[in-house]
Amino acid sequence: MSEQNNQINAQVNTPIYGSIDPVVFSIVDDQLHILLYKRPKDPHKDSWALPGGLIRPDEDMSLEDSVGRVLKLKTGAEVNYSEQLCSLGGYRDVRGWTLSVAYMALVSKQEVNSVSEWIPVSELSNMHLAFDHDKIIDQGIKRLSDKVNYSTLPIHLLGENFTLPQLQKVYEILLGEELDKSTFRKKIEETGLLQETGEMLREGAFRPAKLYKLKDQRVINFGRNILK
Amino acid sequence: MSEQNNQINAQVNTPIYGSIDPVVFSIVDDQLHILLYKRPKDPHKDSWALPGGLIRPDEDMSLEDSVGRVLKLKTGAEVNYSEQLCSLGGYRDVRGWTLSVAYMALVSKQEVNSVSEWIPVSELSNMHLAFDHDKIIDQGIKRLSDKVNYSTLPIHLLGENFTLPQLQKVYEILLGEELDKSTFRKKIEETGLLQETGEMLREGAFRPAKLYKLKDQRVINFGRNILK
DNA sequence: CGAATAGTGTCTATGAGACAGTATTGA
DNA sequence: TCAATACTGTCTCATAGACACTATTCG
Repeated sequence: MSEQNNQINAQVNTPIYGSIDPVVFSIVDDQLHILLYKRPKDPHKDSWALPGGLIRPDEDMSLEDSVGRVLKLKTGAEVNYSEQLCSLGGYRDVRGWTLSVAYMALVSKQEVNSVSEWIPVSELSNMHLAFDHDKIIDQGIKRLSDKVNYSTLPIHLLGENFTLPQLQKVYEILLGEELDKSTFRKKIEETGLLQETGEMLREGAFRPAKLYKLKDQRVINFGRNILK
Repeated sequence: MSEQNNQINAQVNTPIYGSIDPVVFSIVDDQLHILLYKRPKDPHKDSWALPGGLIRPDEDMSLEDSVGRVLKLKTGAEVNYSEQLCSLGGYRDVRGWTLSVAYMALVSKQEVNSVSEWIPVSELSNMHLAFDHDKIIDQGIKRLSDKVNYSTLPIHLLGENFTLPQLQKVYEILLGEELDKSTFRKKIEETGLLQETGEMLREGAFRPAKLYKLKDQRVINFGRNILK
């Protein structure tokens, strides 16, 4: 976006490729998982890759269009929340100079396209990842870990209705540490983000838990971190 | 970065343009300023624009190369700190589908290329900005405002050596509020980031202030926000 | 010494964290 | 009734913030 090179030959000099690489997180079986697929052909045949796709200037009017299209096509997941992670550029691919915009997306439901699979993040170190997707995933995990500590972001890993014990469990999984019930509830309470649905969740021979939903989709930052 | 469209005709289908748009901040005369230049020709002649530039796949091996080249060429400023802000894509320019990567950069010295000018952010509302640069600048101001509240980032708006009163002043300018000296110093102290140089700064007929420098270039997050 | 700013010490009120106690369910 | 989990109340200790006090310089 500058006046540089707006001669007519800029058209042949400067084109590059654009792509979208989403890091999609979900909690499955009390573990953080990420959505990956095994590449069926070269380059990087049989390596695991993020379910991304190329930007299509003919179809996508904006970057948001590209992200929506790729997420729908490649993951089939219903996304509760997404944000840009970072962009990476260079000769990262056989096709030429490629600029990739990475996203972090949070999902509650496990139903996804058959092409993609939920992989526990704890197993990522044993897996061979395509391109520079390991770097992107690291950034995603770092961003999520940071935000868990000071925001209500993890709520978006749950479904529309959820209980406070469920939410606390998600925080504990992501933080890797048990939290005090009373303190945790005060913290969530004072965000003013939750609303009782009036329903209860019965799970066994004990007191049922109140169900809550979000008043709005915003993410609230706490005044202080949960962990030091 | 995906296997989609890796047919031979992807070469003609998908190319786009890439650009870098830096939001460069500095404190001048106790006010936050941003680096802009007045566009000498169309498109957007006489509007103010970020000192950006196109990515050059022939010169730049990576996005970092592009950023370095653009910042050096267009601003001439010595950058203390920079981070990615966001990426924007679409038909934002007459050249075609353009994907722009915006950066926030912090600078201490005021010396810059003659093409660019320091504009107080308080005057931005009266100025006509080119392209979608107003959106990018808003993101930059928001990111800076957020980080001031919970991190040592503002240190990078100062030069190599600085005093605690100078640093507190920068925080006060950015937060728009006076801070308690004692509380502020405790907060900075406990980051363990500062080191006395042994030198003093004499400014008038009063006690001189100790000069400090950074132990390392990291940005530390406080455990809690300065303002609620 | 006075004026002006740099730097430190101290008290208090807030509130986070620990933990005990109460509530509600099914069997 | 017991077991298991949901939820709430209370006490305490750490500390952020307010503010007073001391230190250092120039003229």
